[in-house]
Amino acid sequence: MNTPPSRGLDWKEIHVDEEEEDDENWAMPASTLPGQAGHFTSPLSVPSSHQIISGNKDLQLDNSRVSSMDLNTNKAGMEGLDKEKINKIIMEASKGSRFYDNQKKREKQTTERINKMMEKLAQLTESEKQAALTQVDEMVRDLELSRDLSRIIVHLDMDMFYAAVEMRDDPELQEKPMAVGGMGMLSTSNYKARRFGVRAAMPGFIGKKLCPELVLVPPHFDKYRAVSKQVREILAEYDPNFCPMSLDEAYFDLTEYLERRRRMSAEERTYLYCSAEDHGQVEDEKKSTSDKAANNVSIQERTSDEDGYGSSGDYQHQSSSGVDRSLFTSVSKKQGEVTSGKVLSVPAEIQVKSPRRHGNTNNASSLEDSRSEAEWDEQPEQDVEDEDNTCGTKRQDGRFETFGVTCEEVVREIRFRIEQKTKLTASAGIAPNCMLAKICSDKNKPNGQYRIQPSREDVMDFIRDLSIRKISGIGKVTERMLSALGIQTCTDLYQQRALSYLLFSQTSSSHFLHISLGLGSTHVERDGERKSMSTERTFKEISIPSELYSKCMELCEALAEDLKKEQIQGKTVTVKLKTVNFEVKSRASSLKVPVRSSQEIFAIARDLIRTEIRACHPQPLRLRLMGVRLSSFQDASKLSRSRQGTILDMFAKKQSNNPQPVTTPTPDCTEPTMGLLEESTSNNSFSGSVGTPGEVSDVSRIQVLVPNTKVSAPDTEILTSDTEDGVGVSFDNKERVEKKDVVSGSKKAPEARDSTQSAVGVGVSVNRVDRSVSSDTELSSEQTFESAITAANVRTSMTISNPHHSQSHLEPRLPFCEDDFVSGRENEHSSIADREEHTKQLYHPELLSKSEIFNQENNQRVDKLLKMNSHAKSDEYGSECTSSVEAEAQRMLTCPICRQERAYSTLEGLNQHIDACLNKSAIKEMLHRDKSRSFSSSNNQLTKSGPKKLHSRKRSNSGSGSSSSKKKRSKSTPCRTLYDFFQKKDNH
DNA sequence: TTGGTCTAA
DNA sequence: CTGTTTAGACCAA
Ligand SMILES: Nc1ccn([C@H]2C[C@H](O)[C@@H](COP(=O)(O)OP(=O)(O)OP(=O)(O)O)O2)c(=O)n1
Ligand SMILES: [Mg+2]
Repeated sequence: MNTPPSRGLDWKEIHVDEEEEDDENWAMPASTLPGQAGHFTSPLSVPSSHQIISGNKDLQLDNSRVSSMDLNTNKAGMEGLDKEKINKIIMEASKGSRFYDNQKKREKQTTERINKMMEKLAQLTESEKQAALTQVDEMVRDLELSRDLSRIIVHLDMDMFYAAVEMRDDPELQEKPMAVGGMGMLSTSNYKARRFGVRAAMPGFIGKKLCPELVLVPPHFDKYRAVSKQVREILAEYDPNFCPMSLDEAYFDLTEYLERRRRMSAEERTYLYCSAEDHGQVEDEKKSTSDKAANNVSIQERTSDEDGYGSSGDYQHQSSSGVDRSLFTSVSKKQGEVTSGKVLSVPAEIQVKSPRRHGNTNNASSLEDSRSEAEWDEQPEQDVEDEDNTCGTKRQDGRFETFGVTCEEVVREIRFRIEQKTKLTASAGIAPNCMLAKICSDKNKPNGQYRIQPSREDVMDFIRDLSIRKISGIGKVTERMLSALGIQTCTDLYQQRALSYLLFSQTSSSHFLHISLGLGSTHVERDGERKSMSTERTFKEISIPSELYSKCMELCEALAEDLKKEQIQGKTVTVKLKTVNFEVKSRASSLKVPVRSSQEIFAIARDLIRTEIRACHPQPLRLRLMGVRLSSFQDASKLSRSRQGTILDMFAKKQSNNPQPVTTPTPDCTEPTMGLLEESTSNNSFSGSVGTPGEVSDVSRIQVLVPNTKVSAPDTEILTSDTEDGVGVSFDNKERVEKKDVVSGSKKAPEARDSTQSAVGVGVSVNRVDRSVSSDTELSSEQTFESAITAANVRTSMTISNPHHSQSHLEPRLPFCEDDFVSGRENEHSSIADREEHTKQLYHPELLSKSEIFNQENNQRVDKLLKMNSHAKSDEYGSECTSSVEAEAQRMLTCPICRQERAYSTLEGLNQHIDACLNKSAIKEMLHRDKSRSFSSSNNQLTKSGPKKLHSRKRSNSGSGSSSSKKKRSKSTPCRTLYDFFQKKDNH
């Protein structure tokens, strides 16, 4: 038995009873100018810039104030807090910190942004505004005509998700204010803690200051994932296309299901509270809580046999108490805590407990029990007038619940099932579109639901005074910007639509317009394929280059590991850096060829970092976070088709640097890169790059390690390449293996793996390097180790392919020479190592400084290569792809199949051609893909819009032609001549 | 494409 | 003192 968590409040809470949560209490008079009538309903006005400015809170802001540090009371469970007091505590804890300073800086930036906007605003003439208004209203008319209220969209959101899971598994926590996370950062908090102002995204130490008794619980992501899966299993029954947005929330569309629902018998709509087995398992689960693994298992088991359908088994008393705990208590909690007045004033509130309102028709089958029905409602105190028309019924015995056929009932059923299955509560919002549903799910947040009836009037009523900040997608900055225009509510947003149109981008203003009309996506759609994958980590300051590289390597390995799981490879590597001052930078580099291995990625990332280090020089680059991201994925179909590879893959493989022991049947020759030549302009001296004293010896080491790469036979290709890579690869592989042990446990929880692991990772790599290079002395400090690694890699890249030269000179060599090229042998190089060499060299001009000399020395050779490159002949250009020649240059390539010579600007081009030659079906498919792509994009424009974004996003990237992007607008939206006109004007 | 910003969970 | 991680969208250059 549990008392409602929020009831007995023995905690010293910080709150003010009747305070409304409104962040800013300054009122902006909604100026309403006469003389302008909207095409449709709302009165509209275009306030003069003067009026707006006068209402601009930003101009009135106390300069010393850093509002971004303030508590966000936007969240459920944070009503009626004493913000003043809380913010003071927060401020005290934050002031003077680097974070705080950065926030200040960023706030200044957005102020600046706002000022610019206001300037722009001041320039607008009345006629411009008037014209804009006309345009916008035309759009409004169209939008209004296309309004679709027919869909029943639900947004479901678990209550205080992580915290709820932890509380479930440790009843001790239930009466305490607690949060999931650590001293550094909180993922979420329970409602008790929220009463103190403790919330997600708040650093733990501040949470502690706000609430000294706050209990911090470390996260258990595996559990959350397991629960999430359980919930999703349920949702899938109602809408197989449901769209999970995160572990704890999802959109789904009940429209179709409701059709079926009408034909379902009452029995089919009846659920047991808790079957005996369920209960037993729950017990097990609780007992095994200490054992995390076991816990997960038990959850899974329950998952499989859940369903409540005709579940046999005896009802046990305890299960009902379980129900009591979560359902009933939360009811009373809500009454008690939610400041009574305001909640009650909302008419729709009643809906929560009165599904009858709309369910009058189809409730025949259910047994009526208004009393018990009321119990289910969020607010039993408000007994509903017509209790007779209940759609759902809880049977007297309390063992079963029969649910009605209305969407409210269905959602209630879903929440019920979720609770029975997981012992966790969820809240839901029902509305005609995603945007509204999302907001609704928060409305009765802890364990409640809310519906906006599908009528324009109801929608507008709901929207009218809604703070724009409640809309998903409008965050702090946007709020401030709009606020500067006197926009706080959706009504304001509508009234200022002309300004919005003139001041914001097409995308934004269209988005805003949708919002202000209560429009949103009317169908749930899963996110498409992922577009990037990344990993990042915060750590205690690192500024020593060698350690930075080491960290980078760790990340690359982690990333490669993840990439492997999804069989992904990509062409753009982005490094993210956050300085100790919280400034975030990102540096990206795109390759011609997709990569996936940690070495390949590291080769790029490392140089991006090096560049940054140099840019800072002589100041050290002091970081608190580093991240590595891979994007520009290769067409997934190519990858997924098969390991062995389609024809496409066969050719792609050369470029794809496939580490798998699948040898490319085709001879591929790594071609010397033209890039090298270009890089020859580099003026950096190598020694400066890593600052390793032991350069020379590094080189020699490598030579030892990689005696005769070039000679290796084709069949040894893969292995050879590893070896070729010298230190880089070998230690890398090694590390991967060893790391697996460490990682595997925590792997699934990227959030969980932290410094511990990294330490291991570093240790291993250092170790390894040490071993392979050890003979060579100077590696004493860790720093030296790292330098050695890097230097070794670098060296490798230059020497490997041409051991002869390496041996004869101390100078590093370019990875190619005439012989490499001409000889059939050369093919072996095509493997990983070589490709890496190419990339390395390409993107590391500094590293080539010495090569440069070499180049000059071998001018002739270079020329020759260049020639070959620019006019590839024979089969070699398979590897041509490998060449890192810049994209602009079109090169003559000969198809190995048809022998046709043609200019290709990209590898894709050649690939496609080869594909065409070899595999008609492949090309057919490709064409089809393209076609459907363009199709869908045009369709998207009008109809589709994901839950997250209102506007078609696919369009922009689909085509290669950049020109297409401009057409986007004209497509579905009326031409924005006016807009463009002003745009232009602005630019001048 | 690249780099920065914003958003959200 | 002390503020996460991941992914996507948009925008400007
Ligand atoms: N900045 C954040 C916000 C959320 N989360 C995690 C923890 C939450 O439990 C989960 C779900 O996020 P919600 O925004 O839905 O918050 P809760 O579910 O915790 O609370 P609520 O009851 O308000 O939904 O995502 C996180 O890690 N970091
Ligand atoms: Mg939630």
